[in-house]
Amino acid sequence: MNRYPLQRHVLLAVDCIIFGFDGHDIRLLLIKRGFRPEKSKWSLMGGFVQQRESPEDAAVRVLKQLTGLGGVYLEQLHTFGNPGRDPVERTVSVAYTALIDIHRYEKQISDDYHAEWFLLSKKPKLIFDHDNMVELAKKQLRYKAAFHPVLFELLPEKFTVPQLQSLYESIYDTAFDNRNFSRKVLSTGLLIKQKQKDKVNSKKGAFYYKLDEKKYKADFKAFLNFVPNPDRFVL
Amino acid sequence: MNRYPLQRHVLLAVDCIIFGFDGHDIRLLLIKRGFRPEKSKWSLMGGFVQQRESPEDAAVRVLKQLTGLGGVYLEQLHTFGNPGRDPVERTVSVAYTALIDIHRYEKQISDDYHAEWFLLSKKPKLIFDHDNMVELAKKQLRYKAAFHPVLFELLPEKFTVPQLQSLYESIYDTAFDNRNFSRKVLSTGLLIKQKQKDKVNSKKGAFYYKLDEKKYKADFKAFLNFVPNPDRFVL
DNA sequence: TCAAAAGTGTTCGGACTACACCCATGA
DNA sequence: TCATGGGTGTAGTCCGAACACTTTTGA
Repeated sequence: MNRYPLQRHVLLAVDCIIFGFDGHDIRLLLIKRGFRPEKSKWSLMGGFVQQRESPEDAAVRVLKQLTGLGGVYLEQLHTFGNPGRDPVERTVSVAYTALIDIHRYEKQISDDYHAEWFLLSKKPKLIFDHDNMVELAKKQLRYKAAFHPVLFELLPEKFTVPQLQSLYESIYDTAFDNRNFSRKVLSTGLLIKQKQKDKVNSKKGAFYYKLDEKKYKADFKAFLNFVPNPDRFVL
Repeated sequence: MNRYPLQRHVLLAVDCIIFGFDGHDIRLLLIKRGFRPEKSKWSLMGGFVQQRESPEDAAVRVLKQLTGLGGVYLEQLHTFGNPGRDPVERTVSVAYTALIDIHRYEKQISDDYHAEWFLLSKKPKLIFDHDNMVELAKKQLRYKAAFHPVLFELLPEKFTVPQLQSLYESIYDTAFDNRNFSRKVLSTGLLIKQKQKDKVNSKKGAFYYKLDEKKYKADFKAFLNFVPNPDRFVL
């Protein structure tokens, strides 16, 4: 069959907003763009969608290129297609949010890209409309995390409840009552207590937990309410 | 500046999932496709994104073409870009959800397209991946409507609380307690009571209400809970 | 022994549900 | 006058927020 006549074609790209958690703050993985225009300015990791590839596949590939990681949490965020967004030629970009365990990230793999983890609050200005992408991803993450257990994707296999709480606190930039928080979290039955304690952050030590993977997957869409009064944060 | 070398280009389209409410059921506006391939099969309304147009603009244009309506609620849903989704040539489609007041819709405008409002439960099979689009839009509408007052977009300027309740009931395919429902809705202060009553649906008659537009816009992102136990429906 | 973080117990208030009951009206 | 749907009142329950208090341990 023939092609559709008279229609203009565009370039199709993906960009990944990659979040990590360093134990204290949320961070964003950025690269120094390696080609023109805007060469060596800070940018999201991205790439063009290849001929036999879905945008999703492309995002997975690009993420692996940069981090060496597979099996990462990845979700389509939004498509950005304003005519002037890339000055070179019309390029439509499908943006994806990725949440990775920063500890699994191996720096050497991405040295080619001069990648760096930035504090969200101290990120540099990015090329094109990438700042908007990050802004939207932040909002959407806040929204989603208020109801669904996505943030576990940012933690290592074993973690303590206070660590989880720091993560939430850094996302919502506020402090929660630790007593209520731990009870809420544990009452979901999502966590399996380990024998060891983390003694780094306190004298008493906090028990490590692992995710109950089965329950986690089953409950992934279920509602939690680790965040009190989400109204305050999501607006 | 030159173009990016060596990159394949694709066609960019938009498709609109258009919902309406007939007073009893949710309906979906479909057209008979007017060109090949799949000519005269049922399809979502869509079109190609033009050269100086954003996908959003294209969706607005396409919607106006079909319904004659402007100022309609429109939201980007998801981008579908699997390589084989359109057999003619690679086409990436950005899907939009539209919610329109079915009463403002003027049939004659869209006669060219042989458009029809289908019951969601009785919709025909659609071309390409349009069935997936509809499925996703339905899920997302259920999700969103459980927390945010989007469904008002489907109602006429004046409506009764029982009408609103029917709308929710048809979205969630269940029955709510009318006594609790009306109290919840009214307690938001979003509705302004009118003098007249709707006497069609009952002998006693139910008061008409109008949206308090100011509050509506302010509260649009706020959380409501018209839907008891949303967990049951959103999964 | 004391400071500091982890974690348990208890109370209080608000929100949500369920349901009895009253209202208005046309047939 | 009665059937029908609209709407208010109210009691019971549950859940989350607040916070006093205990536990553990390194310095």
